[in-house]
Amino acid sequence: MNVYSIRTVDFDLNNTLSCGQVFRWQKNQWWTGVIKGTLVRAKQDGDELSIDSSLEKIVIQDYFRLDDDMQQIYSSINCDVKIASLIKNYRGLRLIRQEPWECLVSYICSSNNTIRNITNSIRRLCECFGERIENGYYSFPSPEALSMVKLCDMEPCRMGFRASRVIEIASRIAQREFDLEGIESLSFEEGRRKLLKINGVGNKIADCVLLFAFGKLESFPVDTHIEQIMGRLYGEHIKCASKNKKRDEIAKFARRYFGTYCGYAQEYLYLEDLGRDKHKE
DNA sequence: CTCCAGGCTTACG
DNA sequence: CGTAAGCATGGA
Repeated sequence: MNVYSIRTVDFDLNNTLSCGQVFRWQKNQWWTGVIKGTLVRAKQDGDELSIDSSLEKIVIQDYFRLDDDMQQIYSSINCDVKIASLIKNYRGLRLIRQEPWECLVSYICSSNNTIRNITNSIRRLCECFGERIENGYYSFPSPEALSMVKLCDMEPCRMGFRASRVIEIASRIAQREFDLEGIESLSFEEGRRKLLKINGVGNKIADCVLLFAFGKLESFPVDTHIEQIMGRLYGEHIKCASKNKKRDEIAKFARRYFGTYCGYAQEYLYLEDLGRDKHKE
């Protein structure tokens, strides 16, 4: 038991953890998750964030991006009444600074998949190949661990055609053939170019990793949901390009329209659609 | 049964 | 160049 509290401004734990950017947090009395192989429990009362973990406070602050100046970010992306309404409804939603490897694997699994299936696959991946922490929680398996896994032993994770892609990049990273962490220091465009070399990573997944793991806030991942939302809200601004090019056009428009923090705008737009459908448990 | 889900790769014009 | 089928799996 190692509880401490953090005073926060413009932070909402529930919005942050239930908006679909992370797949491993669960809510009971406390939110429970794993950061850097360490169990973390979190809950919020007003502006007070309570943490139960052996991790240092600075690690938690970094993970939840508590140093982001939301006033500045809000005023930067607040371009019209539509986005203003989303900011009002979901105020305090933060991007999370995910660990790159877990983020990459999670989003490789997201390809042509449902959030429910992704969550189940990632949980089973940790149960099968991660290290046990305590009462049913596991660390996320390292590239080294997953590089040793035979494809047929991955079958219980039910990842389908994505399993071989995960093993492939795990091996490349384990053998120092691919430097994932090094992308941190690259620009958005350079990092994107590098991520696109990974088998199973295209524009959308690269943009997710750049935004969620490497904090490139100018990234604007366009998936089927964002495509629909942007069509509804900003269709008149977007050229009717061919099916494949359309998502590029949307991302380009968003960067121009919302500016350098458009990644934050993307998160608020995405939560809008979660509320409309029945994705939530 | 068919269609689709936080797409990507490959094959074919 | 551009477009379209194929991919594992599970739920509606």
